[in-house]
Amino acid sequence: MSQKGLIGYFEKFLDKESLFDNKRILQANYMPETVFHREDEIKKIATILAPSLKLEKPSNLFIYGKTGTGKTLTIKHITNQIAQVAKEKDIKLKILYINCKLKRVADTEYRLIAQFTRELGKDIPPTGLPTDEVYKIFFSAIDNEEQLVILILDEVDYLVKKAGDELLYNLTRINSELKNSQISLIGISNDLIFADHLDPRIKSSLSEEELIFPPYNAIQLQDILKQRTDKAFKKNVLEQGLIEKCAAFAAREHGDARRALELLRVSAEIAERNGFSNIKIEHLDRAEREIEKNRIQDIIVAQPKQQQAVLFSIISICSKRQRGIFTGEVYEVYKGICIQCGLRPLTQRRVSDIISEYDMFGVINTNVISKGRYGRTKEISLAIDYLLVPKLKKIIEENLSL
DNA sequence: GTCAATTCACATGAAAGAGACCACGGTCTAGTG
DNA sequence: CTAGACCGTGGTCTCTTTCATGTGAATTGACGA
Repeated sequence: MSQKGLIGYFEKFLDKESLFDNKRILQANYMPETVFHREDEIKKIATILAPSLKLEKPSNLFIYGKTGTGKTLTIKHITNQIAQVAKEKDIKLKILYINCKLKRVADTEYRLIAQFTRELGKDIPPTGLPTDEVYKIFFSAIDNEEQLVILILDEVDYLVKKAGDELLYNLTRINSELKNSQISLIGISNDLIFADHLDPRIKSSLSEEELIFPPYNAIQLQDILKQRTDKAFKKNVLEQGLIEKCAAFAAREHGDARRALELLRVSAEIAERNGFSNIKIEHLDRAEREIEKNRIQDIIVAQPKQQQAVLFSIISICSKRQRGIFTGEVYEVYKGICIQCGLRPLTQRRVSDIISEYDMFGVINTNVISKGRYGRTKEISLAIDYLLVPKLKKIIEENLSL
């Protein structure tokens, strides 16, 4: 495209009628006014949290549910309203929300406490201070006046996996040392069996109340999609049956509303890019593939070289043979690759962890199997579309300059 | 043939080290009036 | 005299290694029928 052509393209782009009315509505962080199909949960949480308005400490609450079941949305919805009431009536109630999964923000004990303290208006350096010093500052920030603080820890499972459960223990105990104020904890977790690994003392005090968010079914997803699409898109741009299919797609994968919305947004973008005036079901199919491709590519490109080398060995073996790939084999091939591209090979212990990380990302599937006399190992298989493999291989080859 | 013991090839956990990054306080240095 | 540069100390964080322990079924071998 020549320079002039580029300008023409942009001008044409501006003139072109967009399918979207308000794209933001389809984004994950958009807060709709009403939360669909969570009436029971809302009621229950509201009952639990209501005493906070009288400055009585509400029970600690633990919420479970898979991704895209509306946990965060619901909690934010409720706490926004409580905060509003508290503000109107001048009640000393503070609600602090943190997503523990945010890298370099709240994924360690220090950072989490530092982040909370910052939200209370104190300045904390990103590093350099002893952790107990940060605790002290946090402490005094809370205890300097009579108030109630509700701490919401979204995706705590992630935090505990990384930083251990000591932090939760400290938080649950903090109340006994506060003189003027009190804190209440709300934990949100994607992992249903996460609490089983917790220290029983922590578990009992953290989950005084428990709530499980079930996945949405296809009908409920349709409602949610309709609610959003009405505002997000111009009229009549959705082909008949599109929402139903989209909901069915997402319902098949544990009722993930976030995914359904993303699917819809990407199909719209594809339709728009190709100059269609409405979104067809074929766009939905393409969107599904595109999302998957981008997700995997993003993961891989973001990995350091060592990790890429490990994945490369897995892919290489997989493309030769479909079944029965084991850690030992991967390690041998990986060592060869390291020599080829001048990396220092890591230990097998570490490689084993890297393989598990890829499993978590969903790039590969692993299964610990025992081959009896012939030991115990992970059986590894690729979890990505085979059509994608050659492209990924090429990307990694370039990155590693093989 | 039966059954317990053995064995393999890792998985999984815990601890600790290396190196990067950062804050803080003290000291030095150069610029200013 | 003071602002800024510089340095040492002590802290966190991430990635990694080292050491230790766990695991589950195929295989082995003793045993009895």
